[in-house]
Amino acid sequence: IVTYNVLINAMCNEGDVDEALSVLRSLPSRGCKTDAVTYTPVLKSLCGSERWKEAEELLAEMASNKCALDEVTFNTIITSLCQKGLVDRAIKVVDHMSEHGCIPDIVTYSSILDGLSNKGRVDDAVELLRRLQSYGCKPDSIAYTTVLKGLCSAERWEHAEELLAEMVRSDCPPDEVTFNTMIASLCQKGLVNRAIKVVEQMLEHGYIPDIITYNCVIDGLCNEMCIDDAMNLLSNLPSYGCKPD
RNA sequence: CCUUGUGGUUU
Repeated sequence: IVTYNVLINAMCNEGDVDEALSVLRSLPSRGCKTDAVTYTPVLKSLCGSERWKEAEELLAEMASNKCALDEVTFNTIITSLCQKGLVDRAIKVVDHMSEHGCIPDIVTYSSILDGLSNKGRVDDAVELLRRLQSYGCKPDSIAYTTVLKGLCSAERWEHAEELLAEMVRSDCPPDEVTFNTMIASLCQKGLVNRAIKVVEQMLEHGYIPDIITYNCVIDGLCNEMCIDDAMNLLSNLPSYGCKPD
């Protein structure tokens, strides 16, 4: 079954869900008993292409095969729903986890935070972040960064800076993704000078700006009609140890 | 820690 699970996952990652489904269908005749790992990648692919009905049928099939849903399966579905903007539906799924003996974890909540942030419901995201402790989850850098992105999208820079400062104070310090998130948002909103200050902060924290960092700044410079600066930065990338992509 | 599935950054 592990062999077939690897195969099914690979097919899903290549975009061949239907091929994966046909392998899944063939498993009983090969004497293999499917498990949650078999179904999860297929569910992820189906949800990713918004084939919700088939996903639900597959979930029903799992139930009838007495194949228990686990945390990863739930998190996969919840993440897909959030990525498709269906965060309220995702929250309902979270509420059903305990019936299956599953406890929402930091991955579950990070997905919800992302869904809320992307819907512009950043105040709800902040509130959920604050409640994580009482749900038995310790916020980590990913959870913070997700909410930070929501604040940046809403151009609530002061609040975003506060959250960043809070991360530094607490025991989940910002990482390269956190800094890149802030830099990307500032550059997108035409605040390249402010973004460059964050690049300096990034260096102070021991993180080396990477190609994503520079792509954001170059893009921001171009949008501000500073093509010469952008060209300069681009030609200096190799000297910063970065290969343009 | 040791065969497979889940969360945050640019285009």
